[in-house]
Amino acid sequence: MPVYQKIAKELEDDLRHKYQAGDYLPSESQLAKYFQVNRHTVRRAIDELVTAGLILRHQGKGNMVLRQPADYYLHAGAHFTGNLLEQGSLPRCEVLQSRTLVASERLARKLDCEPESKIIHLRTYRKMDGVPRTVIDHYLSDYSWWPVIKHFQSGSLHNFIKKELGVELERKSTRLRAQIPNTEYCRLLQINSSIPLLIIRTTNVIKGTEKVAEYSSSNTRSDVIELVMEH
Amino acid sequence: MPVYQKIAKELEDDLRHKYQAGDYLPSESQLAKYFQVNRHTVRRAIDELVTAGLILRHQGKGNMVLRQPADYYLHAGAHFTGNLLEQGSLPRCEVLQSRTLVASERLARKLDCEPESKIIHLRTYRKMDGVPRTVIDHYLSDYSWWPVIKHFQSGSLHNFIKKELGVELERKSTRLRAQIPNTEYCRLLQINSSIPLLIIRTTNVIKGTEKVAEYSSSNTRSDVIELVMEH
DNA sequence: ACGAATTTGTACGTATGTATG
DNA sequence: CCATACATACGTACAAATTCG
Repeated sequence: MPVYQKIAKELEDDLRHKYQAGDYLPSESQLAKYFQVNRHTVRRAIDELVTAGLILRHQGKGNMVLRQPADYYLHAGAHFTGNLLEQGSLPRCEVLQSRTLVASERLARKLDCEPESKIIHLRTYRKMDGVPRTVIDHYLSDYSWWPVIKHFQSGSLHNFIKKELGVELERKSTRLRAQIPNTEYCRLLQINSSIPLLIIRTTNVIKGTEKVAEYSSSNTRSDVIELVMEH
Repeated sequence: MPVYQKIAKELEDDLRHKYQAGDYLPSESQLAKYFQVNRHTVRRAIDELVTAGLILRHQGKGNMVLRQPADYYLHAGAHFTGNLLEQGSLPRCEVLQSRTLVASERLARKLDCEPESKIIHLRTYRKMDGVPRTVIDHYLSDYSWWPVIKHFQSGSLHNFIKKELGVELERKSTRLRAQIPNTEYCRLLQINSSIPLLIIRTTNVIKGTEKVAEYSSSNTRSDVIELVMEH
């Protein structure tokens, strides 16, 4: 067995006993010194763990422990279970970035507004076990909401809008697909492209009207989720 | 953009125009010379394509082209769109096999019956453009239906059951996930393992009761489908 | 059957870029 | 601005698998 695989095994073992989710590994240089190998070899070993979803790389910061491999083996049976109908307004999400932008052709179509018009973009994420598992892009068609929306920090976006703007949103349609993640989502969710994403796209209207207020796209690692609908 | 990503892009472009599935790329050394970079850099670029499911490495032999990314670009526009709620009783499906079997632990749990009891298994498929896109496994808990069910050939299973057995089925729950296909489904759906499956599992009860009559698992190539719910 | 040439796989070393605190 | 840590890239060497004479 190659050296890097041995080190990967040993590290995986350490994850189980020495570290907890959220901890940072010793730096690659330190590990290289400890294992008496080149730093590349340690990196290769850590690559294995990243691919397995156990480690998250942070440039300039360090390699974070995502979860303990004990969880790992539960996988087959122990998926996080989400409700398909709750999806649009995740109760516990945090803002990754918020900004305004000019609507592309495609977004304008989704939001039923003019191309080139200014809209709001929020990117939020949801953690499980302290780690981002879902990244959601929200696009809001009403630019006048920006002074309020820009203060949204965490919690439920829909509740925030209801409370601060007095507007209640209602889901109009849901589209669902699975796809190999692009490089951006690979980075955000720390997976490689062997793990598909489950993508849920919803259109939300202002309650009781046909006016499209929000288009959102939620992207979840498919290895940790199973969506449920009870009829 | 890093050099290795540029090279990956260029190679991906070459896959579309210069190579066919089954071809071998020039050796890494040759590519390194051509791109005027170190062999490591080429390797890193090829790693990207391997991860994307486009290339297969063969030690001592070379790097084989698996498929052309041309398939990819059909995606966006050419999706089959299915309705999530129609799922249980596909109007046009054909029987691949039908048999009886003894319920495993897992199936018994799903069907709410005793392990080791005899149940019915139907495997059906649905074609689009002449190619199987969806394979559905139906498990029926009531073995006494077998003399009737075994004559089901094509059409809608639920309609058949209603007509021939006078029993109406009703969906109780739906679970949805995405997963890399196993070898059996790769064969059935004629894909390789880089295309995820969209899996919908439903539990159906006899209308108006809590009696579970059917558990079904539908497996669709995720590159040709988008599920829709209108609310 | 064997060895040489080719090709990918692993490992070491070094240097520089980029993000974080 | 600086130190630290990860990211990328160059170079070299040898091991392991495959092919072919």
